[in-house]
Amino acid sequence: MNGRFPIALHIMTLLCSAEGGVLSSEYMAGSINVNAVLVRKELSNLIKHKLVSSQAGKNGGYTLARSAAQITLAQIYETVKPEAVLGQAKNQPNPACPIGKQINQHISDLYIDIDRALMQKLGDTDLKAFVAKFD
Amino acid sequence: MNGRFPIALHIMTLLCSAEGGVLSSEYMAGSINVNAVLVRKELSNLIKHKLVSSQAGKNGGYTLARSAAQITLAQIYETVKPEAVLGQAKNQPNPACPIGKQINQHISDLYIDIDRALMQKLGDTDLKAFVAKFD
DNA sequence: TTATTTGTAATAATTTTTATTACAGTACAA
DNA sequence: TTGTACTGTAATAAAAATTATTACAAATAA
Repeated sequence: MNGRFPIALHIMTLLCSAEGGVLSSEYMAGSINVNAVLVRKELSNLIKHKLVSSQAGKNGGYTLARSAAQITLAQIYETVKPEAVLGQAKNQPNPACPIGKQINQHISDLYIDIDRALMQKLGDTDLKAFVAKFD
Repeated sequence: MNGRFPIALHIMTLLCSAEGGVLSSEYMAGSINVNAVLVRKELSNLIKHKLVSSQAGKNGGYTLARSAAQITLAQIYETVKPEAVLGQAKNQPNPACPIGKQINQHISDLYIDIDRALMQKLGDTDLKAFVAKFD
C-alpha cells in the first residue's frame, strides 16, 4: 500500500492553511518530509484534477484552485484512487475452475459497492472542516 | 497494495462451495493461480481467526470452521486488514511544522471513521450470500 | 511404512514505491 | 538581459514490499 492519499491530504492541508499564499514544493516536502519531486508529481496530479493551481517562475508556487469549503475529502481521494479499494492480487484465477472463472467479476461488483460507501463517507467532510480541527 | 483480501475471499468462497468437503492448499492454489505456500500462509491466518479448520496428514485439508451464513465479509476482511485503510506514507512529518506536527493524528482519526463505515458495509454481506451469486 | 498433507522457515525473484539527479522552461527583479 | 528561484518532467537508482520457490519436520490415513 502506498502513501499517496496521506501525502495528497497533507499537501491540501498545507495549501488550505496558507490561506491563499503560494507555497513551494520544497517547502511542502520539508513539512511532509518526503522527496520534493514526489510532491511535485502529486501536485501535478492535483492540478490535473483541478484542485490546485500553480505558477511557474520566481516567487511562483502552488495554491488551492478553489475555496477549501468547496473541496471534499472524496475529491482528494478521487485523485489518487487505486483500481481496487481493498486490494488486487496480480494473479489470473484459473478459468477452468467454476469459482475461479467468476470470482473476479464478483469481487469487482463488491468493490463498486464498497467504493460507493467510502466515497459517500469521504464526501461528508470538506477540506475546510478537516483543517479546522488543527490547533 | 497487496492481494491478501481477494485471495482470502477466494479461499473462503472455495471452502464454502465445497459444502463441508475438505480442500487441499494445492487445489486452492490451482484455482487462485498463486503459490501454494502463500495460500497456506493465508489459511494459517484464517485459522488463527477461527474462520477455517484444518486437518493435517493424508486426506487432510481445510474446511470452514462454521457455517457460511455466520461468516460476514467484514470478518474476512478483519483477518487481513492493514494498519491504515487508505494507505500510509512511511515518512515522519516534520514536527517543527505546525501542520506536520498534527497531521498524523488527524489522519488517524479520519481512518477510524472510514474504517467503521467500511466494516459496517462489509458486515451487510455474509459468505453464503456472496457465494449464492455464483452460477 | 509409505504416501499425502499441513505448517513453517529460509531465501530468491519480482514488483512497487520512493529518492535522486538532471535539466528545460517560466517569470520576476535588479 | 542576466541571474535567481521556481515548476514540470524524464531517467535512473535505491529501498521496501510482495510473491515464488525450495526444503523439510510433523501428522495421519491406508
